[in-house]
Amino acid sequence: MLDKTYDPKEIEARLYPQWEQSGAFRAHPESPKPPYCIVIPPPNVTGSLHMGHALDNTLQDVLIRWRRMKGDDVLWQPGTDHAGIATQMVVVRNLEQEGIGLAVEGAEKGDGNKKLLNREEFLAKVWEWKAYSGGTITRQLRRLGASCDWSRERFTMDEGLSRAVLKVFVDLYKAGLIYKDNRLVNWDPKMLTAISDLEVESREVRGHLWYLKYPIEGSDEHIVVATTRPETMLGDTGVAVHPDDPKWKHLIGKQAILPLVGRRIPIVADEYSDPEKGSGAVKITPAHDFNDFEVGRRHNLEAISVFDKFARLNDKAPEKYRGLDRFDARKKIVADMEELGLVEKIEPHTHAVPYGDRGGVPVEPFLTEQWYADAKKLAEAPIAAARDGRVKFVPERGRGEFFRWMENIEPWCISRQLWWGHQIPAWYGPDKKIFVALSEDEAREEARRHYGKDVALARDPDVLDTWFSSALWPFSTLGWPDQTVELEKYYPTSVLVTGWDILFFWVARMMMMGMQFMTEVPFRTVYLHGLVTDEKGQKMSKSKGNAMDPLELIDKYGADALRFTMASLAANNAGRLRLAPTRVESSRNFATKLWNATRFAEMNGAALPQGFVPESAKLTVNKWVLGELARANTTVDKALAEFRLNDAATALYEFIWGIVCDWYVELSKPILQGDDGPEKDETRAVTACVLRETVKLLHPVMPFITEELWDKLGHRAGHGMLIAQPWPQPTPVDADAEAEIGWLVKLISDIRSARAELNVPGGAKLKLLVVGASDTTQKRLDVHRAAIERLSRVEGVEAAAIAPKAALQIVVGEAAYALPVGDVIDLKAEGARLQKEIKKLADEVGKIDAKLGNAAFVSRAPEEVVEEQRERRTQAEQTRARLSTALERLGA
RNA sequence: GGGCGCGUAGCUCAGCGGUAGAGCACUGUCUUGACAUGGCAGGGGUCACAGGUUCAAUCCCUGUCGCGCCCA
Repeated sequence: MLDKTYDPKEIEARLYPQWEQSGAFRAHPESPKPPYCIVIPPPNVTGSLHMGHALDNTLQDVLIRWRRMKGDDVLWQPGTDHAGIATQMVVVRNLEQEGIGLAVEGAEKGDGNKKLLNREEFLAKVWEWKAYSGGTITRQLRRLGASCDWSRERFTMDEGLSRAVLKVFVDLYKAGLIYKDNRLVNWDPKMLTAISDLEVESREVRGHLWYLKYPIEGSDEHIVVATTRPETMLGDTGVAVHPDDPKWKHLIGKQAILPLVGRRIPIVADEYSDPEKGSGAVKITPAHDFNDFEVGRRHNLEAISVFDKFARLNDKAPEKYRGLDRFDARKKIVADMEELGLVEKIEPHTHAVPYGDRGGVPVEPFLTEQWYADAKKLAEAPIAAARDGRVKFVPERGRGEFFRWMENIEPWCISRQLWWGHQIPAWYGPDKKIFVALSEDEAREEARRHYGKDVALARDPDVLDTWFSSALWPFSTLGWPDQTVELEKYYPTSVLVTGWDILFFWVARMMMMGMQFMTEVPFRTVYLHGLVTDEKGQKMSKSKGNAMDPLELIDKYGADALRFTMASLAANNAGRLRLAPTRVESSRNFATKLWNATRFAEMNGAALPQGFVPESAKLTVNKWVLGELARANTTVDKALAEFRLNDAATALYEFIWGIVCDWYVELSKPILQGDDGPEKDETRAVTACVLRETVKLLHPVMPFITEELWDKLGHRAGHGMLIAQPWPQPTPVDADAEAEIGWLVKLISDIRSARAELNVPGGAKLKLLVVGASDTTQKRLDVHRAAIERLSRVEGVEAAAIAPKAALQIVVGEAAYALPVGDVIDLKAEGARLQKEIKKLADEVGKIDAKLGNAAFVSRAPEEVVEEQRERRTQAEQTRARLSTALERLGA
């Protein structure tokens, strides 16, 4: 006997290892079954599961489990990435607490007593940390129920994937698609590394707009520039004004004298300046601003970098400012300018400041030499593939976003000044000549050929952007550069499931690398979902304190409840998925409901006889519920095929709760609890059959409870675990049964409503008198008499020529039904109730008449629509007439 | 500033040319042998606003307002 409530904890802990040990998660590249493959978006190896992961992986697991049951050879390829900056940052922070620092340039300026680790020592610490915390996220994915093929788990830094990275780098370099360049990068002065455009987030900051006066050479005049960053003025090499700006255009071609520095800087005409903004004149600092860099390039202005890598003023700045931090320098420079009388005014000003999303400090545009991938070239094939539909986007508008990004793509800075990551396979000769090779030996060999002798080579100290290795994920995890059977079978993968926020970061780059090295898209479909936020639509974050922990929710409500909630949420075509904790609670209640329906079945001897065929069912309720099951089956299949997981979840909920629990269980009670015989046998069999198929249909979304019920229902012994069962096929729907049960449900509901509205005590058993029933209805009343009596709390169903006076009356179809109540109820109230019903119907008839009276409607609307309106009018009018008769009887 | 999306019940959201839906919350009622993590019944909506197309608009088009995301 099942317990009264479902206890997920024990069951989840027990079932997951059984699945894993059964081999159900494993892919079978050697099998003739068609492949279905998803590569997991690799989470950070030292991270932990957050709501975004819970959503993303639930969606993947639903698809995976569904396709597995559908008979595909499924590979869900798991793994993690090394998350260069994030991981290095965590380890550095941990080390700092032990008083240990990194032996990087400038570090000695800190605490002199600090122990400093060299690169090798530090990397040993990172691997230690990885060994310590690296299993967390994969353990958490298991808690969620993720059915990945763990035997194939990969890590971006493991041997095979590192080999792929090397080969890709070398090949792209040799193809001219990777090169070194000196240009502005986003520099994180805290992490001391370049980061990509995408790792920069702009934050609204309340700052100031400083209006600075620059004297014009050989005149008393000043030009006023407005800036949010006065400290960069030390690197100014020009002032730009709009060519048509009446205020300033007379100064074009003149020279300004840069205060504090004394440099002569030209005033140039450039449409970049907006006469409406600030003073209309813009100081140009090509080495410290991306726009200024472009302006500077157009006018041949020098780029003078005045910061060092810590964003402190360097020796290009006047002596008194050297060594100052950028924000200290700002204060001092403003003060000095004020003293010189060169500050016209200061306005409060809110503007966007770029922050490094990891380091959390403002990013500095910084002129350095870095490695770049030629993204523009690499984007060509992906754009073509997206254009001709080789890759599809769900929702469709993802494609537009993809184009927008890919068609305006900038060179991709792939080098990072970090230690944790794939070190760039480039070696420098004594004259800085670059040798890019798969190994140091090869580089040495090339150098020897070049120089004609052995020379000392120095390896580039930088590592590659983590996304560089992640971009290879769809084929590197399958064994590339080796030609493996996995690669042959599973590439291109079937679908990639990820959030909108990762479209450019990752999807775009996988497309580039996939097309370049596999000459084929990495996935057929990109399924994009929104970002999980709290119920107010706020992004969840630890600092805001509004983060929901999926593990806590799993502990409290069970993994299935969380998964069901995630699936229900997934349709939102906006960018946000607001999650209220009550949603998870109601999903848990749903699990309990199914559990108890099964408990009911068990208590009533539901069992499948050998060789039972559902098509043999004779009772209407049974035929009906099997039809509803088939409908649910069809809906779920269709919804999953179209990535509308919320529709699948809704269909399952409505079927299980609204059909099975609310009606089938109730309608079958009189049979199951009545006399033994073929009717009871059939109902027991159908109940068991419906539950058996139901747990299959629900399994992809709620794997744990369904697996447990599958066992409790007795199927595991003979067929093995549910996870490996074949997916159900919908059977035909019996339309007659559907009509009949539809009628029955309406009759019972109407009686219940009338009773409740008139406050008839629940315990009062009334007689049901039927007036004007057709033969069909009479037959139906006989068949379902027990159910009607039980569910609408009546005793005795009899035909009558005319309704008695003191009675509740309802109309269903052609017949009227009277429930004599004597003096139990207020007849006035019943009169009011009937009048309300009558008015509602009369209003409807009126509305339809207005339509049908419109000649344009009748002549132009499709025939079936007009016919439908006529039909509805007839129905409403007939019911209205019968209710009027009932009302008259009441007053009689 | 540009692009995309969203404004539907108190809240969170489905729906999308022809009867306005769900979950939660709310009200009333019921501990009857599956389930109170529940049953039964009920209240609650000018589908943001203004125009247009159409026989017919919550749905399509245009504009306005509000909100969000991405890009500059």
